[in-house]
Amino acid sequence: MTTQRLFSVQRQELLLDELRRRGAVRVSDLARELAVSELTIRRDIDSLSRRNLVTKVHGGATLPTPIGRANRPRQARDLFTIGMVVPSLDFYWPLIVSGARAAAAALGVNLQLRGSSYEPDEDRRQISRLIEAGQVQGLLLAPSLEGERAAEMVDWIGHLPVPTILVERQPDRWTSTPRQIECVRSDHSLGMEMAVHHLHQHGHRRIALLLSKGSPTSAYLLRGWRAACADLGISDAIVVRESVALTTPGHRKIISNVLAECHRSQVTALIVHSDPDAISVAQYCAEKGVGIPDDLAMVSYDDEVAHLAEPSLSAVRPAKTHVGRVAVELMVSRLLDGERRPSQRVLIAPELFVRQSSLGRGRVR
Amino acid sequence: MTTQRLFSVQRQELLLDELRRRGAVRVSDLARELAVSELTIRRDIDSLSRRNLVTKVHGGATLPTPIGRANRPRQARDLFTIGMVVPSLDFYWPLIVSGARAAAAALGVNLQLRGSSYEPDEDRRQISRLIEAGQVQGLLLAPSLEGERAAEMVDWIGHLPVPTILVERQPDRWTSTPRQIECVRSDHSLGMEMAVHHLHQHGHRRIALLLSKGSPTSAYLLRGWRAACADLGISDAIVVRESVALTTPGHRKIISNVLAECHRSQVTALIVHSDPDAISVAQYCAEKGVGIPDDLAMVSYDDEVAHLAEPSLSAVRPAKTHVGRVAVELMVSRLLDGERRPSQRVLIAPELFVRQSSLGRGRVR
DNA sequence: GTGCCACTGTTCGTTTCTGTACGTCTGTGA
DNA sequence: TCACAGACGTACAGAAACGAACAGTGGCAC
Repeated sequence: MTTQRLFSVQRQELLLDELRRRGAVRVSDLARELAVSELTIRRDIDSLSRRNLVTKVHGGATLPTPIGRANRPRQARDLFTIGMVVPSLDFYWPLIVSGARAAAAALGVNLQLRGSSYEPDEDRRQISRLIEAGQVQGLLLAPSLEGERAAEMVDWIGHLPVPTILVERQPDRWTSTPRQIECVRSDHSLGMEMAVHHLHQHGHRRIALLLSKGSPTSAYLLRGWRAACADLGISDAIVVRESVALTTPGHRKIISNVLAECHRSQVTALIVHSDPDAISVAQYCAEKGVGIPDDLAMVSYDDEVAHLAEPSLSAVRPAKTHVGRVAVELMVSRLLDGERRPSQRVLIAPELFVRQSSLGRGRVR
Repeated sequence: MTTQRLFSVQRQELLLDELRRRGAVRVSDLARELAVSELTIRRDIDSLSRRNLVTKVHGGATLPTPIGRANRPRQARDLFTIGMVVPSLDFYWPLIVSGARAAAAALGVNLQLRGSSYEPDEDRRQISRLIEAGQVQGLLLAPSLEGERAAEMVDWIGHLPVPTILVERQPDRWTSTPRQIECVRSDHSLGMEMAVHHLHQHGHRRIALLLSKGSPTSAYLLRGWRAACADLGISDAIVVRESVALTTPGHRKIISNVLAECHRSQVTALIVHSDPDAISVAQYCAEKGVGIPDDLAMVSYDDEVAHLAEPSLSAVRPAKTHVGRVAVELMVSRLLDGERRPSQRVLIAPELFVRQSSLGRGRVR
């Protein structure tokens, strides 16, 4: 082939060319073709592999491959570390975190937890810190995806250098990221449907909905509400979006208005998003002599403390620990399978716990 | 196949590739294909499994599963038998079945397969037989859920005495069964959105859709189509629901009409559901001198044989082996966890494979 | 010329890869 | 339950590849 003696740079160019064409080169072949000793070729390969341009293998070299790279350092244990960023550590999220912790322990991986806020900028800061530390192989995220900047945030997350899974969050639609973003979340729509159907089965035909303001969950609840109403032919119900927890200033006024409106519309059942709000309403009803469940049946959505109310409140309980667990399991699967695993979205059904507040006695079955 | 002797890294790369495509590999096959001894393949598998890149099973290897590592194979082995009823064993379903088989092997559970038809009655017969035999602890089902009797069927399935998971099927809404029915399915809506966005990115603004008649998938495709069109502001496209595979009588006439309509509406791209139909259209275009992709870009939906067409067709490929695999893994989790585990729904994203038929040259971007 | 340097080649003991042989283990069907 | 075929993995061995040590070659500055 080439009788002319070449410089090492030229040989290496040739080697890379050959490599790109065939996917692999063999020391012995190249030595013969270039009429140099095998050791020379080995030294070339050595130099290229030090620059990560090729992967050294016994007998020659191949294009850089993750397998080859993992091959070299004889890793004793590849223990994964997963980062997790949640917007709050004291409300809604503790159960999800504990589910994730348990799953991580069971699978033998580490979990690094960071609390953020409901601010996108703080989310980014925390996520960036985790990545820059270089310790995490995957991220479980629950960023704020409200408002204008949601798409931008999703896009940013989709281009992070490690696999990510959203927890209790989901991008609206198709995303332009290299792969569709994965997520694990409670099926709040379904949970709402369960509540509505439950009340319907107990004879309620006029049901009102009281959603807390500004919660990312509300949109899903509303969707489930509409689906259930369409399904059952209920359409004249009242929907209010106000927070009425005991800590909200003016909650009594709002509750009073809502109850008046319910009375006017002959509403017999009320679904309230989040336990504190529901308890607040129940307390107000007790004060005003509105009997629960006889005058007004109630179902709370969240079931953190609904069982503590008097009477105890029926509630839909998102399976939070399970969400955390499934998120970790999915991440471990993804890390084991590598990039080519198709992305998936998991919806987890809540459960309905029926207690006193919705067990109307004389109602239609 | 390959006469050239390969390096071990290359063999391993090939093995992983095959694994991702089929869900499982078998030692004897690989040894024959690569012309090396079986022991060599076993050693490769050994090395990969030590790095948790594959799971060793008797006879070959499968994709790794976290469950398989967490619970010792000893425990799960022979413990569970899962029944699986699919509507057909020779179209669409083989890859799902092979994914399920591989996962079952990796987890050490048995899989009993039954072929049914697209008839609800036949479905029931097969399912009943499996249950009456008393051998299965769980069921993976893909019943017909079309038409009037869908709700009845869902209800029946929801009351079976063993846990069930629907595969590539999903009940429309809330179900009145004791627990919400679980399912694992391809996110066909998302797949369609991927196709539309891909064409849109290549400058196409008038896109037509050709759906095969009577497929359960069509509804999802249509939904994804509408979502993408709304998202992108495309609204004037043509949707046709006809089968035009080469085996369909009168397919030439239908294609001719569709193409005429496309021409009249200045459509530049066409999405066709199912490969045979797409190939049929492509062939007709070639006959009539309609250039692909220059006169008409095409994307097929299914990617069983789309790469064989001339020119090769871009296609959206549902991750079928993965669906089968996830279904089995979910069922094993459910059986291990017991009744209290909340039910979940898994949507698996398809992948878009861009080939010649949608790579318009002079287009925007 | 001489010394220095970069590059290359030869030798040889060591390591790695692969194959054959053979006893053991596993899954399957009778 | 048993028997059998196929799969598994250990042991051994040969071939090839590896790389350290040392030696040779040619360009270059002085």
